[in-house]
Amino acid sequence: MKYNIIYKPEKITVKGLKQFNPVHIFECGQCFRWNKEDNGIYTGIAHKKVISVIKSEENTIFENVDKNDFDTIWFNYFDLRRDYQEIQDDLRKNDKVMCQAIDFGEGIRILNQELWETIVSFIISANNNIPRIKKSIEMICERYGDYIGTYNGKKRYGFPDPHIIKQLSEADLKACNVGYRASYIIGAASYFDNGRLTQKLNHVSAEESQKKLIALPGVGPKVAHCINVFSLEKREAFPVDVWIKRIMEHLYFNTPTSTKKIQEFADNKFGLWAGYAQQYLFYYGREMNIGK
DNA sequence: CCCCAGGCAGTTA
DNA sequence: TAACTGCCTGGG
Repeated sequence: MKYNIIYKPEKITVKGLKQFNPVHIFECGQCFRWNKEDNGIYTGIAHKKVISVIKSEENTIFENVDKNDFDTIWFNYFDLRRDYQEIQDDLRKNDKVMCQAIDFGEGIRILNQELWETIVSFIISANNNIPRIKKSIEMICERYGDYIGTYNGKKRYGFPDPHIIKQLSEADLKACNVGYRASYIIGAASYFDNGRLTQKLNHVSAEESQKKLIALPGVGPKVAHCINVFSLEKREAFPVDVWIKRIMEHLYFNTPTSTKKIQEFADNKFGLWAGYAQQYLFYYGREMNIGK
């Protein structure tokens, strides 16, 4: 894991970062506020800030960001302290399926996203599809989030805090096309804003935070696992959705298998890196059109 | 028209 | 605790 960070006023360049593929990172379903824009550049919003990423062979360039934000926010957000080579080497051992998956998913990274936004996003994701999820989240931000400013000709908004969302009516949220999930989101906002669930989830075990997350309305096992992996840095969590279920059945079991068995198998086999394994398998399965 | 989409909650047996 | 079923909504 060798790379250099070069700071300039207008942009920050990371030289020699091998494991960073914007398509694999932003199109794998872990995040919903990143888009390839008209200019062909991936642009996203987090922490009420807008940032762009341009990747070439040698350089990973971040635009619209200063040194302080990069060091305090984005370095961690992009999981840059993590040695992906080491993770891949571990996962490849005695596992030909995983070797193939990693070859396909070279450059995947798991982002460390904000807790509240991740909770709401994955509540919305239940029984839903990605274009609709993104559209709903965008609408919620436009209507109730903080105005950040104009960037690349578009007005940009942050994700609204819990105390804003908890005051909304179900009708307000339903107008953002979240359907029956509206009441879950408002319930989760009250629960979260009352301090019954806070950032301290970072410091408890994955099992513990899983239990606490499931207490939120609209959060079941799968959504809780997603929040664990994508926001709380608990990479041992392995979300089993319908895709992963089909992919695992096809690649490892060769027969229909219960979610519970798949979960146990993955926990055992992939251990602390289960979350990364899930991403590689998911991307590989989608690319190979497994389970369609 | 019907079916389904990166599940959850509520109800049964 | 396992197995069902309904659910907002929009696209195929």
